[in-house]
Amino acid sequence: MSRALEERRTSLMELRERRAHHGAAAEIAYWTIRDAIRLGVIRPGERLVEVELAAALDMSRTPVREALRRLEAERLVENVPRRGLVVPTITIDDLIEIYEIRGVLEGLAARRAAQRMGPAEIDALRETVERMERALAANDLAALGEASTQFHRLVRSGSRHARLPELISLLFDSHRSVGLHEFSPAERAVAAVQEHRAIYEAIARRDEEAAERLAREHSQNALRAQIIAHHLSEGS
Amino acid sequence: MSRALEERRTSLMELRERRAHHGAAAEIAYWTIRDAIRLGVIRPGERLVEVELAAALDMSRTPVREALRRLEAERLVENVPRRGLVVPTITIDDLIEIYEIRGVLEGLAARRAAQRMGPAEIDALRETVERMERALAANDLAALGEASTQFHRLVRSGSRHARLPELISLLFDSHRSVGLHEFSPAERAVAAVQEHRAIYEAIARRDEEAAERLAREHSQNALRAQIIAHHLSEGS
DNA sequence: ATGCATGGTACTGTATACAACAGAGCACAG
DNA sequence: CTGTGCTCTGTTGTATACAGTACCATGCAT
Repeated sequence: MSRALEERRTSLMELRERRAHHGAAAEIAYWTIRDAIRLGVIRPGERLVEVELAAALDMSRTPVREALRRLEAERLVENVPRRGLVVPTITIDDLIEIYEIRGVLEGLAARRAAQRMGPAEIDALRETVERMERALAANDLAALGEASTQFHRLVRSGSRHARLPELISLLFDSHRSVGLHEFSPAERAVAAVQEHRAIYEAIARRDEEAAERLAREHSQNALRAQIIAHHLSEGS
Repeated sequence: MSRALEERRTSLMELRERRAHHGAAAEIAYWTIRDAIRLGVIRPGERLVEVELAAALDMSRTPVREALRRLEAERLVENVPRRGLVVPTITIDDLIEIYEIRGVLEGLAARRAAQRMGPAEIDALRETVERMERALAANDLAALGEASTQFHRLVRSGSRHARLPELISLLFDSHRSVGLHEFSPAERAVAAVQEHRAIYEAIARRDEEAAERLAREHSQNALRAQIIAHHLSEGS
């Protein structure tokens, strides 16, 4: 038992190092625990005990509590009545909900981006699509994922919304398995890249309607890939 | 100075009483401060000082801090670098953003409600619309607002989403002035009631497309009324 | 008068101590 | 053997003490 705790302690300390954090202990606690959940160091269903975390992070309970309250507000951890704080387990229904909401939000972002992006931003978007296409040709899934993330970031930032990007991240980061397997079967990767290009083209020709519709469909398609992957991983 | 503090103290204590809160001090702090912001007891721009609030609520700083972190995560208060926690002031652009996002979310809720609501729920929705119509005829704005809130609550709950209602409230409750003046010029009240009926009818005939479109348009129209009111109140 | 240093003050951030409570194991009675 | 209650322990909730920091005002020098 103490062995497992010791392991977690070193894991958390490593995460803590990885990010070059500015002094505040509460901030360190927040990002470290957050990373630990997203990277699976702390797994769904596991309990989060304040003293343990505090010991692992080498600080008192106070900043840990603060971090936990924040994570709770963001639904990254859940306070189950007589069990304390746990990392929530995700269901297929949760995935469907998340992608559905994400779809309308990304749709809105794409619409606004089509209206508001400047020529330089549209250029950057095109380059990102081309980067995706090259990554696909090279069969480099890591680069593909990164370019895709970049693409969505550009669109969201092009929407000129303050809240929208934040809200989308809130959903997207709400559980470890969201966003995994985005390009998992090879045909999905091909389709996904085509979808990104289509969204880019709609934005480039200032076609709000199409941009919104395509972004929304893209989210639905990503959901389908996700569900298949989820089924497979559950079934194993 | 101490006079003003004393006044705030009694205001907060009154709010605290009003809600019959379950023991937890942090919970009490959260809801009381939240109410205080939404009701304007604490106004936009005002600073929130931990010791003051703790004194006013008759508890230590610890639960107050916890409540503040939660409110911060929900963007009800903002941590301005060298000024501490303040209640954010809302701009017209903020209003536009909020209503825009709210529009797509309510649109999604209405679409799902059209698919998923049971006959009993649709009946309840019809009754609520009729209640709105009676309130409008009687020129009872309070009843109108209440029925409208109920209408939206029914739709969101009928969407069978766990996250959607929560997310919408998050936006809606994000600032005091959001949702104010929903029915302020009389012609807006008339139009709003008609819009609610149209949404109800779309849901009743299971027309997802129309339900989504109408809900979204409804949000846009509410925004316009809101902006006019905002202008007037700023201009005074 | 203006710029700069220096103390004081008003906060926030963190640690620690203590209280309350719920759950697990154990003893004891039936 | 089983059920009931009791202590002991693990964990959270709250209070308080202490440290550090940034702002402000006052005084001094130029």
